[in-house]
Amino acid sequence: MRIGELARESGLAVETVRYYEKEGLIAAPPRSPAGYRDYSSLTLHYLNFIRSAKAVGFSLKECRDLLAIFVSRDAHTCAEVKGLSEEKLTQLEQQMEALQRMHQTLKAISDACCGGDESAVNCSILDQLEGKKP
Amino acid sequence: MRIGELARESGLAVETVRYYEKEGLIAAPPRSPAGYRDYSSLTLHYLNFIRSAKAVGFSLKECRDLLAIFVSRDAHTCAEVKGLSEEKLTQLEQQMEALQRMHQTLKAISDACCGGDESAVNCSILDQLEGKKP
DNA sequence: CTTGACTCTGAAGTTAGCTTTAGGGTTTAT
DNA sequence: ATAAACCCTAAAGCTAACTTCAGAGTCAAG
Repeated sequence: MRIGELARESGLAVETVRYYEKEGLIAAPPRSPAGYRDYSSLTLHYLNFIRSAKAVGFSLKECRDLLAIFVSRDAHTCAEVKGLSEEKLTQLEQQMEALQRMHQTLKAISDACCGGDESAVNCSILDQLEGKKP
Repeated sequence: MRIGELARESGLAVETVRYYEKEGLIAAPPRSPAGYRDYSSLTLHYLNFIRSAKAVGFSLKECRDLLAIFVSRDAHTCAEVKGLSEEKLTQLEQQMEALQRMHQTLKAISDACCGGDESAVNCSILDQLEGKKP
């Protein structure tokens, strides 16, 4: 199949598919006489794999590593794959915690503000951001 | 004070301070005869403000907007400031939810895997990422 | 046979928030 | 008086993941 169909099937943009090839995530496919890329359905599986991996937080580099495992599964172990998953889970947790901290801080600051239509000359949010103790 | 001292006091890098000036977050200060930037302590307050705002999730552009309010507080209202805070709180919540969804999905996939030292030929994580139903 | 949809390439552009580089003056302490 | 530490500029580089552009060839339908 040609790149347009592959893109439609995988839900990616045509340019993104070419980009993934350039970045080494998928192999360069054979070409038609006119020079068009000619993909097998295997590539569609790979793109779906990438999309899923990205959807749970893996970067493109990590997708490339995962994909390398995927294409030669017999040379790798479940422990290895699960290790990568758990590492990513930990990262996600850390990111959530960072966001949570920001949220808590900002919520406390925001809740303390009257939010009224009066001038912000005495706005406690601005004071807090400046670093003033209340 | 010169830029090095300002940087030390604010906890930012010297280059970052110059960058903030270029980006319009802080005004260009007067110069010494030798061409050195000569800051007042007011700038330090502004930089502290920026640091705090960044720490709770505001982008530099948003910091610039907040700072514009900060420097002419009497022309703005508490409602306006609180509105921006609550908008940011909502964004933070959405980001956390997105991370949570990724985490839940990946955790379910990861937990189902044995994680053993056997070959990944039948690894359920890889199957799930490929899109296979179990 | 022409029109519109599709494909190709390589390079440059995008966003955010800095950091680094290169090359050159100034201040301060000893 | 000299060396370390500091300051200046403009421009380029960095990361991530694409997107856009310019210019040109190919395919399918009517």
